[in-house]
Formats: sequence, structure tokens, C-alpha cells
Amino acid sequence: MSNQPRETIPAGKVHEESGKATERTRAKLLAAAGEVFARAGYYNATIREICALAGANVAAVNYHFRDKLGLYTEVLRKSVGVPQNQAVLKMFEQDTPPSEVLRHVIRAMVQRMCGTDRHELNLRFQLMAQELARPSPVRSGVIDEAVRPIYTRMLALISSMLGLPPDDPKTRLCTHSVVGQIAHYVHARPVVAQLWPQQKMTPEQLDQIAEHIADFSLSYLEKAARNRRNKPARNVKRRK
Amino acid sequence: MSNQPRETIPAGKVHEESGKATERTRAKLLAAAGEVFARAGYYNATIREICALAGANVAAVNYHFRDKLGLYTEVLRKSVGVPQNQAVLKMFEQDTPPSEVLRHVIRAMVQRMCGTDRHELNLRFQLMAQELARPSPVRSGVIDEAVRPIYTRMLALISSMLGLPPDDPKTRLCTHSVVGQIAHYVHARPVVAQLWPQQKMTPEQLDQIAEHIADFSLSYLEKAARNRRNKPARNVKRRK
DNA sequence: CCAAAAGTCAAACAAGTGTTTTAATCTTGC
DNA sequence: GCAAGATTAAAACACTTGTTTGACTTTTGG
Repeated sequence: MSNQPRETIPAGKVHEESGKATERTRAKLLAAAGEVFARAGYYNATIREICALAGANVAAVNYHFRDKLGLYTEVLRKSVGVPQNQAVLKMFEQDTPPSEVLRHVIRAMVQRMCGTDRHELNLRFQLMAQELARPSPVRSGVIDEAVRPIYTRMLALISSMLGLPPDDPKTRLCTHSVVGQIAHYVHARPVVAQLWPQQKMTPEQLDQIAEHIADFSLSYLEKAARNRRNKPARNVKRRK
Repeated sequence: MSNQPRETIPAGKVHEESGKATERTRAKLLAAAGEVFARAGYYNATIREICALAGANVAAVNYHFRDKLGLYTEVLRKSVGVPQNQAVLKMFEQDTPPSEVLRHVIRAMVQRMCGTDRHELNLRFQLMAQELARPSPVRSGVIDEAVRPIYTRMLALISSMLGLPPDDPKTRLCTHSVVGQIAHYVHARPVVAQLWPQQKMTPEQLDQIAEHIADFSLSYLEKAARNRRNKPARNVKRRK
């Protein structure tokens, strides 16, 4: 009896991006979910918010994806499995000195994790960052498929700079030092904002942060590499 | 219902556990809440878990403290306002070279934040760490009263090492680099555990981590200080 | 000793969440 | 065109959480 209470599909979008209405709902849900999950993380995101953003009913999530976790998993698969993914890993195989490669990688991670726009490529990193801070039920899989590839290459890169095996504790520690500096600006953002109000996370400032992290890290890495080259038979040891 | 809303909690009571039963309940609640809040953070902690640990009824929280936030605030006040607090800040005024002070501070923060036992002193740092990752409604106050004092001294310390003003962007960036490395092991603990299973966070390994973070950071800080001393009129700039 | 206040307890309440149901609507194949 | 299936919608459900209630028990002050 009742006319459609709220705006049904506006007349003009009969032939949208992908033809069938059902596929459009699915796509809109995925897009909205990516947005919300990337901003709020798995637990803080609510299905109702995602559906409101997508203009869909809450039951749509259960129909198209099994449940919240199914939707999240699909978002991850879309985000992790895309070919651009390879572009990220290609960063590690540039034809430049390792220090420059590291600098590029750091800059990319800072911009993608801290930036506010969530297009395709950034999404992956922002989801990863959320997973770092508040692991979802699929944490293990996310880490293995999304985090570990980058982590492994990071280990390899730093390993080559240090002249140590990739699984040497020192290599690990250095890698975590680099990643930790980056992740800090993502995780502790509200705290940083209060302690350092001038820091507004503009693209220019993000670049400055990235440059600093690179400088800060390379100082140790290059020194350790020099020490290692001079006396390659023993551990790097220079304090006290 | 006759209680005036937002009445402050009776803070002057200093009776210990041996006192009346009511004070004992209060004390047990505070202890349990400290434990749970430090482990799970404000949002993940539940009143029911706290009360179960304290052996009290859920209504006790609303009776003795106004609500969950009142309990949390009281835990913070107990933890932040204690005289041991000063001991932490004293670390910054040791009669040793700045680099050694920094090393001590880093070691203390790593052990206190990452350790599993939650006695008095560790509590403060673990609560701070939780507040860094997932700010509670009283975030602003916590930062001003608990985080900022340490942050300010850290800025001052690194400022003195760099020969730059405490609010120089470089000083800020370096401070965040140090803190970020530490916080990473707290926030991303499950991820680190999966990527680096050998890392068990034993006291010995925590010490190794702390030493590394100090070495890693001092490399840049001391080099920057040297460069600054040699040409004090211009910015530190040495790459490319 | 005993009432009144303070404190405790089990239970209920209120609000938010993910999920399911049921019916209505749309799409599709014949 | 139309019935069967696919999709959507509104409401209800189940569960968790913080909070409150009202009866009960303990403590307190005279």
C-alpha cells in the first residue's frame, strides 16, 4: 500500500557502472565497508553505519556476504589481491641504492597510512594499520597475506644494508624500529595532535615526517653497515 | 536519585585495606580495575569482569564511583598522582650524560609498558600506553597530566642533545621516533608475535629491545649533535 | 538494643550491536 | 504475462554492555 517511504533508486541511474541492481548494491556495500573499516577498524565499524553510507539495508550485508566478518574478508580480498598490490612490492626492487629504496618505501607508507583519502591503494595500508593496532578475527590471514610480504621484503632490504641474515635479531629489531616510527603516527594520531598541535598532517608535513624517519633510520643502518664492513667477522658493537 | 549529578568522588579517604568493609570493597574494585584497564584499555574492559575479579557486585561500581568513567578516572588519579610518579621524572635528571639518561628512560619505558606484571609503577605506563592507542573520554586530561610531563622532559632531553629548541620540528620528530619505536612493541604485540615467533618478550629480550632502540636512536641524535656543533648556524642537512 | 543510614545483592532495564525473520518488491526465464 | 526465484526492507531477535532498581543485610549512633 505504502509508496516507497524513502528515496528509492533515482531515475537517472538505470545504467550505472555495472548493470544489475544487485551488483550495484554489492559494490556500494564493499566501497562503504572499505571506507568505514579503514577509518574505524573491524570492531569499531558498525554494519548500520556501513549500510547507511551505502544506502542499503542492514540485511543486505547478511544476504550478499554471510556476516560482518564475511564482508570484512571480502573487503580485504579486494584490497589485498588487486594487481596494484604488486606495484607496492615493486618499490622494493627499484634500481637504486638500498638506502633510496628504503626512503621511497617509508615515504609511501607514511603517506598511505596517514593520509585521509581512501582510494584503492591507500585502503590496503590503512586496513593493515588498523589490523596492526586492533587485530580482527582474521588477523592471522591478513598478516600472512598482506603484512608478511612487505615485512619480508623489508627484512631483506635491511638485511642487505646491514650485511646480516634476514632473520638475525638485529635485522628484525631494525625493521621494527622503522615500522614502529611509521605506525606511531597512525596509532597515536589523536595524542600527537594534542601534544603537537602545529602538526596538522598536511601532505607537506607527512613528507617531512617521512624524510625524518628515513634520515633517522639510515643514520644507524649505514653506520652499522660501515662497522660491519670493516670487521665482518664479529658483531656490531660500539657502545660503552 | 537524590544524589547531585556529577558530584565528585570522596577522594580524601586514605584508609587502607585493613579498614572497614566498605573501604575494602572500594580498594578491591580499584585494584581490579587497574589490572583490567591496564590490560584491556578503557573500552575493552567491562564492569562485570572488573567486579568478578574484585569479588564485588556490578552495582558496587555505580555506588562507590559514579559510573565506569568515574572508576576509570579514580584509577588514573591513584596511578598518576602517586609520589612514585616523581621517581619516573627523576630519571630525566640523573647526573649522567644525556645519552645515558635517554638509555635509562627507554629501558624503563620498554620494561614497564611491555612487561606483564602490573604493580603500581608499571600500571601508570600501561594505562598511558592504552590511552595512546585507544583514547578514552578523558584522553585530554590523561595526556596533560600523565603523558605531557614525560613528553616535555623527553623533548628537553633530546633538545639538549641536538642543540635545538624543544619545540623545533626536528626535536619533535626525533622524540616521536624514539617513543614510536617503544610504543610499537606495545600496540602491535600480537602482530609482532606472529611475524617474529622467536620474540617472546622475556625480560632479557625486553632488555635487548631497549638497548637496540637506544642504539638506533642515539646513532642519529649524536651524529646530528656533532653536525650541529660543527656548523651551528644552519640546519642539519646531510643527505644527497 | 534498635531504628536509620550505609552498603550489598540479584534482578531488571536501556541502549547498542550483529543477526535473522518475514513479507514485500523486483528481476528473470519461459 | 507471469510465476518462480532473487533481492530488498522493516521489524524483531539474541546477546552484550552500562546502568538502575528495590529488597535485603550490615553498620552506625543514640
